[in-house]
Amino acid sequence: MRSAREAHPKDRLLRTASRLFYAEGIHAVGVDRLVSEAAVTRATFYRHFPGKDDLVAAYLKTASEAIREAIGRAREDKTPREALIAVMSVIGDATCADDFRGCQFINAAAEYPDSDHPVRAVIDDHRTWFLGVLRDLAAELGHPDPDHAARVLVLLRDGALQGGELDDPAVVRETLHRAVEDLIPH
Amino acid sequence: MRSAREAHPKDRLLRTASRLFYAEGIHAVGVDRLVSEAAVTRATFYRHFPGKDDLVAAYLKTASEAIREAIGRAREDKTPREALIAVMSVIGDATCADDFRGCQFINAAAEYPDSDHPVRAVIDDHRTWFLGVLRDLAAELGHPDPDHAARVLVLLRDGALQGGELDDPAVVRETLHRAVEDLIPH
DNA sequence: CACTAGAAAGACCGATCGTTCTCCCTAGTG
DNA sequence: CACTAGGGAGAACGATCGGTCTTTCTAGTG
Repeated sequence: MRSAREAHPKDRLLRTASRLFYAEGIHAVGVDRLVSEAAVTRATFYRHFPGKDDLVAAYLKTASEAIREAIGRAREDKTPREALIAVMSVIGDATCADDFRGCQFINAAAEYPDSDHPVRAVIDDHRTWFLGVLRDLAAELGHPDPDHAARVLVLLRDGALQGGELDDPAVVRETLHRAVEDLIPH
Repeated sequence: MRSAREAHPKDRLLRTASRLFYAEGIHAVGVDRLVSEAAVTRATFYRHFPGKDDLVAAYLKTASEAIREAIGRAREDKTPREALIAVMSVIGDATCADDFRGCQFINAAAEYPDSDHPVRAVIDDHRTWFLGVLRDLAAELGHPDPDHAARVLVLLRDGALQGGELDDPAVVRETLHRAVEDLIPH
């Protein structure tokens, strides 16, 4: 029986891809490197994924699911105001993580300029979902214009995730926190 | 004599590189493609640039200079408040351009994960300059915390440039405009 | 005029890209 | 036991990667 630590080849591929794509970029990581670090053969790779782009899409879908869970947990047992601050704090905290390298979706979009590409669809899904979360929270806490508030929060989110990589993450987190508190009614 | 329209090979290379790198991504455009579209030979390429990365750096420096000029013009003959709104409008308007494909520097950073890379230095320079512009304007306009205000404006800038590519540019421009007006004292 | 710098044209380099292939072996199922 | 699905190992595909080379030609300078 296969031990729990060394997962199935498909899982190892996905984990390795997530790590390498995020840390080094997508085009910069070749299939050779992927199969080598995942300890999987090329044949096995193409048995599970039709092509590299499908692995990229799977990587982003996995990232999206993880974020949805984290955001979901942050909302639990909180008033709308607390929940919104907690949700945006998830963003700010993420920028301060050791292995933070920007937003997976923004980084991926930079490497997939064609907006009709399947990878871009995964990105759009994630962004649409997050905007919806923010709009709902803004509405629940009685913001006079929840749609606008949500869109401003998305601007702050994108900016924070970018600034977390290119500027000082701790300063970015603090800036984001203050901006969020100023945005929502007291 | 060389006509004015067909510029020197170095200029043609830089123009072609700017167009292709921005539209399609940096790693996605090879040297073959560059010299072919610039109507320049490989030998000429390497006579003017030590390597592809140097052309990338030149591309970003050129973009930075163009932006500095545009921002400089937007500030002319205006009160601090008008100037700051005009500067941020340059950002919002850019997202609505036909060939808009996000922020050159953010996109490039996604493809250069190593923060010690020379290309990242060009990016850092540009960001530091823009933060300074915003800080100065916020101070001139009497904002109680110009440094914080400038950092929030940078978040909004980064978010707008990203949203302009991934979301609806017209909505992003409007959202940015309202957010800026709400941020600065009336 | 002779000289030279720079560009054109294109062959060439080893390495790597994403992808497909064959062959063999082993673990799980009936 | 026999059978099979799936993984390991690795060769091979054409294409492209960034970069170097030689050769020829032309425009500008003295």
